[in-house]
Amino acid sequence: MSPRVVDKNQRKKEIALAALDLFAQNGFEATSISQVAKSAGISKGSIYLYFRSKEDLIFHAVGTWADQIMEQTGSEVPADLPPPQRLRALVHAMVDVFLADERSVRIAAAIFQLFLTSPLLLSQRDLTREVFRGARESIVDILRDGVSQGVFRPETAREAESIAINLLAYLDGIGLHYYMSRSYFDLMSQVDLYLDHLLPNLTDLNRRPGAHI
Amino acid sequence: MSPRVVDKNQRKKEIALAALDLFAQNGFEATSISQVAKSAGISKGSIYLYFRSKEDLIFHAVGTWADQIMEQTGSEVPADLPPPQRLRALVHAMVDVFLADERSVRIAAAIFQLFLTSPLLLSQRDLTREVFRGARESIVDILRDGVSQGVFRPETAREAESIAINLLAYLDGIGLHYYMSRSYFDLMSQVDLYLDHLLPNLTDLNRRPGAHI
DNA sequence: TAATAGTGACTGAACGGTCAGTCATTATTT
DNA sequence: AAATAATGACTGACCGTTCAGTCACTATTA
Repeated sequence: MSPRVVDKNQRKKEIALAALDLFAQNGFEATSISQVAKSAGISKGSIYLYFRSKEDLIFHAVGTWADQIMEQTGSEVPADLPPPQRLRALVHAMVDVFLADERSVRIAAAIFQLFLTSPLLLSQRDLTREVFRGARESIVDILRDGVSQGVFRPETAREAESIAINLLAYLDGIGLHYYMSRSYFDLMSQVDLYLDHLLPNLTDLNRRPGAHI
Repeated sequence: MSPRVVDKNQRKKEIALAALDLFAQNGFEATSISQVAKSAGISKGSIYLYFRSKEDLIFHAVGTWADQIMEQTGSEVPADLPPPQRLRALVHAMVDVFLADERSVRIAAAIFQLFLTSPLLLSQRDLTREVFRGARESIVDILRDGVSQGVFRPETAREAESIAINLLAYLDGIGLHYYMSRSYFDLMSQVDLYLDHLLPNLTDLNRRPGAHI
């Protein structure tokens, strides 16, 4: 006995994607439910048939965005490259998928601010944490693989987590700066510069460990 | 026939500082003029005796913040250290002054978002650009100094700007990640890790230039 | 000294607008 | 007819901003 039937999940996703565009353009706060409704081609009230609140909508939108990012990045890295090249390929893929898309950087910036201004909201859900964890594990895997293949210095295995954290933080930072100052520098060149400074330290098997300056 | 006189500039600064705290806690949009007035111990209407608009208040608050940061950082680096150590000292000072103060990172995040969502607002004023420019020039100076002293590879002079951009972007990224994931990693250790990867490349005078992997 | 006039700092009520969220109603299906 | 989907006018709260009026203080006058 069911009358008109719509695919609730599909509809939810459609609304979330429409919302995501607006969030990317204007941020979470400056985007109104009315705008989302108009952009999704439905009424304001209908939004509340699919989402309990604006907050709920935000989480859902960020979630679908995170899924997309993860999916795209993972499928772009050839698995048969030597570890150093594979690390560079992974980073390039991340830049292509994530940083080269202005929308993603804007969303990331909005998430950052949401994290900083109302941490409780986001800490309970593990959306963004999942994205970072996934990316971090990919990097750590490559580093460990390189050590066991004898390409990377043994110390690299111990430092793998830290190196991954460092790299991901750098990517976020350079992405933000890139979109803040536009044509001021070449994004991929900067990323390569980072890798050019990192990789020799990992591959130089004879370097004395802990040679701090 | 002169009534009570207050130092307008002083009062402006007081209000701006009160606003800054709220901006850091809640972001620009989520902070209302009423809150600022209450926090500054004056009435809502008085705010508009000192600032033309909320936007004007934001710029003034960010400005005073930027001045503080620049001032503090500059006065913490000994000028007589050798370039590698001086670079590390400068970065440490930046972390101490800027990143170790959660408030600063929150303000920076709010500025980032303002930049990304309404670039026109900020592009006309050069407040934050000034901060970055100042920091960038300090780094470039040290790098060039190191080259002329024969401590850094000659190529470093050519790459100085890029290296500075890279470093500053990294610092912002690691700062954001740090406050997003709190006790997950040690901030200064990560910063040192970055420098440990960077400095050997600058000081290794025998390394073949452009040895990409 | 005491009264008063003059002044700018300050106030808080009020305004036009926008917002997230609600709900009585209508449309569409079985 | 019954059940569900969808609507959009509506609400109350809050926003940035304004402004007529008040108040504390000082210089002048008597």
